[in-house]
Amino acid sequence: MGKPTIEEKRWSIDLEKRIQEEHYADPELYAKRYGFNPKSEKEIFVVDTPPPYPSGTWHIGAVAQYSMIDVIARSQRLLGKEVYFPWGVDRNGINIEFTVEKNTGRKMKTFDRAEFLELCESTIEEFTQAMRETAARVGLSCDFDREYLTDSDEYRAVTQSIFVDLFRRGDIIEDLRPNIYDPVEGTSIADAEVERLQRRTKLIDVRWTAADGSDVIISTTRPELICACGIVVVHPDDERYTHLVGQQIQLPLDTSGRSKSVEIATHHSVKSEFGSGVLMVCSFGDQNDVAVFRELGITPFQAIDLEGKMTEVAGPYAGLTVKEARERVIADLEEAGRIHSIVEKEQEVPVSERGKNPVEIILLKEWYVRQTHIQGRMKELIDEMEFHPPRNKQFLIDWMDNISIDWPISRRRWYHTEVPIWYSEDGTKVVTPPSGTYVQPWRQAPPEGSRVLDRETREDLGSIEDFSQELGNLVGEEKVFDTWMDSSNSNLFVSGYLEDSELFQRSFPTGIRPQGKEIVRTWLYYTLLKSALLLDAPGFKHVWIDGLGMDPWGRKMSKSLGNGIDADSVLECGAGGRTGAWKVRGPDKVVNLRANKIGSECFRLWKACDAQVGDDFHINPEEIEKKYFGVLTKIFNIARFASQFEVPGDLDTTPDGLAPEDEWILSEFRLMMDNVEKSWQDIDIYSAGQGLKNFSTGVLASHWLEMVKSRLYDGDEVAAWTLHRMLRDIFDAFAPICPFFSHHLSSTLYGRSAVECDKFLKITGAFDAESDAQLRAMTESLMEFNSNVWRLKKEAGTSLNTEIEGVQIPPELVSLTNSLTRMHKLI
RNA sequence: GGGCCCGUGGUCUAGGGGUUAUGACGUCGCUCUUACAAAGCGAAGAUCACCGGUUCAAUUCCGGUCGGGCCCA
Repeated sequence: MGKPTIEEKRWSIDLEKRIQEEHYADPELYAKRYGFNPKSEKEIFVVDTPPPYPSGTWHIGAVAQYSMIDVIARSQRLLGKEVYFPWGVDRNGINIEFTVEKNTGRKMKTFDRAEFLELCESTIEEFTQAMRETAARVGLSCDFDREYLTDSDEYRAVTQSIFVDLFRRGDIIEDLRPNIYDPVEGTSIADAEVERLQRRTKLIDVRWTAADGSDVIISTTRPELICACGIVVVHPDDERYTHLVGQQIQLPLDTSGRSKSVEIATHHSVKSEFGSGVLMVCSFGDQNDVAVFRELGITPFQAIDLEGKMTEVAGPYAGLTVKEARERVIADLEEAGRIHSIVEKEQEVPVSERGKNPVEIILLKEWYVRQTHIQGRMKELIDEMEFHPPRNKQFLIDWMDNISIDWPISRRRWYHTEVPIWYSEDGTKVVTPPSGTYVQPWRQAPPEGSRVLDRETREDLGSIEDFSQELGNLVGEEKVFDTWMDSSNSNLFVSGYLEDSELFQRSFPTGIRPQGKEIVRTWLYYTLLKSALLLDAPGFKHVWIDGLGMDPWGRKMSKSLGNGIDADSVLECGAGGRTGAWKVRGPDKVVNLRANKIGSECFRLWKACDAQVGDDFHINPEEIEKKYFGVLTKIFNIARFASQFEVPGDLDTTPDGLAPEDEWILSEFRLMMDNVEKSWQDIDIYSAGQGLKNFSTGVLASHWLEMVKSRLYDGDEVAAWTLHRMLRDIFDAFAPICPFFSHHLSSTLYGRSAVECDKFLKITGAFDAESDAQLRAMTESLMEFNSNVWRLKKEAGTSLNTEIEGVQIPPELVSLTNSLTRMHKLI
């Protein structure tokens, strides 16, 4: 016994930061601990880290989720796997374009394209740097040396190569189809990028006239689309209109270059209760119109152009914007006496997720990934993957069940990966670059080694060199890819696809895909689609789908609600003596939250122990501190107490002469560690955390430690061995959750860092399940006995040090008589 | 408007046709006992969201309602 070798009185945020800085300061040591070695003999486990999109602030819920991904990576290292925990940043996309537009006050298309790309790149680099700092502050053990950026040449080359590959196989096609289009931003978007906003709209009842002279009222919110009307439909069971079916009906407006009337037919999709129950089907008012046109084989009219203006077919309204045309049409109908009524109505308008602009459906030549044909096979492949929690698999299934059209992947934007293709002058042939080469067709000629393909049949006709004469002036594709086209390659990219086939063999399907449930329909789905199309394989072994971080009352955090909590403010709370204060708008009033110290270790411990994976979690800094900082203190104090007793030279070999209470606690310890090991194997962070926390702060501290204190003070080496052996292993097993805390205590006490542990150690000796179970049978009774004695002394008003008489040790605890007698001073 | 998931003390959680409904944290009361008041002991706190149905028996199974979330129209 001597002075505690742990000098600090308590765990503090300043200590945490000091250890953290040391941790990241030595690149060689860092690489040794956390770097990925593809040549390793160990089983490879690749984490398909969600590459965050740098936008200036990193949502605290995402940071919390990220820290749990780190727990997964660290726990797999602890289990002896060669873990690749990559650090990737998603930097393509319309968001950064908007940021640059906002900063410069100019729309993208007023810039020179190359100049605009440079502005985007430098802006996103600033945001990226802030993100790297937060990543380190929350303790991520990513292989930062291998950082990948989705806008780098290497990454984009992979995206382009996969495109060429899928195009050659016929899984990517070019087609003229109705597309969802944002006329303000000038680009088509996918289904997944559309959201709905409530707006007040005019629902207009227009009087049409059928061939037999009868008037028909048709309700519409889009009268300007009358010029694109292909058919008028009623419900087949609607007897009010049976006599109309089959007749022609006159369009109530002037049009140009089309017939002036359309047929009246029946369709089951009509809601008879809506308006008059007669529906005009236009190309294209909504998705239902698209479906009706396709089903009935009607040729669509192109009524709206790429600028969002009415086309020729609109006759007198050609050239007007949609909005102007709508007003003029209403006025003209009014004048012609064709308006029956107008009512203001709340309606949900489809808008683009990024720009919040009302979207139109228009015919466009775009690139598509075919997906409807492969849903059945994907379902089979999905069954080979393990979902955590299993019920969240349903999000994926639901989305897949609703897929009815192919995935449009081309966009008319700039800061994205370019569609790597050139067209021959006559438009019959295309040129694609060689695999692994990043190209920008809008400003480059095809590189050496490019291939010439037939545009229709995709037959490989020869090399670009062979065709130098016959292609005429090549036209480079100007369009780019949807960013999900990039990010859905993340697991392939980090597993060595196209780069290192030996590594890819060993590491695919990717070990785990951890992500939030809100991007199941996009990131997860599109990734699995790629794996199915390219490799006919499941993309992952495990899929871990977590909930979202909500405010303290369970509502979504948002700028408009004013209920956001900044991640850095929580991680820095307590550093340099500064406390944290948050003004958060609650359901009925603004609430002031306060905390003195949180930091990354407490934050991680909270996320690990406070909620099971999969459900939304509430983030309240006050609670994080109150509920979990004490746990760190408690464990710290146990370690400090232990540090005054000499550490036996050999912690691995179980000594002879264990006392009965040592045998007992070790049986509980082995059970806990077995459960923790199993939890780590099952990617069950919550159970691992709970097991370690409850054992360390509960039965170990309150019962066993009190029982052996006198032996420890007497210099009993067996008791010291038991204590140190358990603590050392606890730090190892706890390091995934609190790496810096565990690192500090284990290196101070045992001269080795828990973060380097790559083996889940078992205590050897003459133990078996049966004898352990017998020992554990005492636990309940023992805890009850101790509580009773403590209560008796308290009721008698005596200190715990005072002797007490007349206490009977129950028969099942007789083996512990010695230690219990000394512990409680029984006489 | 439709689909899916969820709903157990203030918070998180175990369980699952018959239990005095598990545990943890928080709360309250009392105690500075040499690792730890960042502790110990004790107490309070749940009609298992609501309403019906099946059953001898429902928190558990079924249907509906309400609330939260995600998705879709």
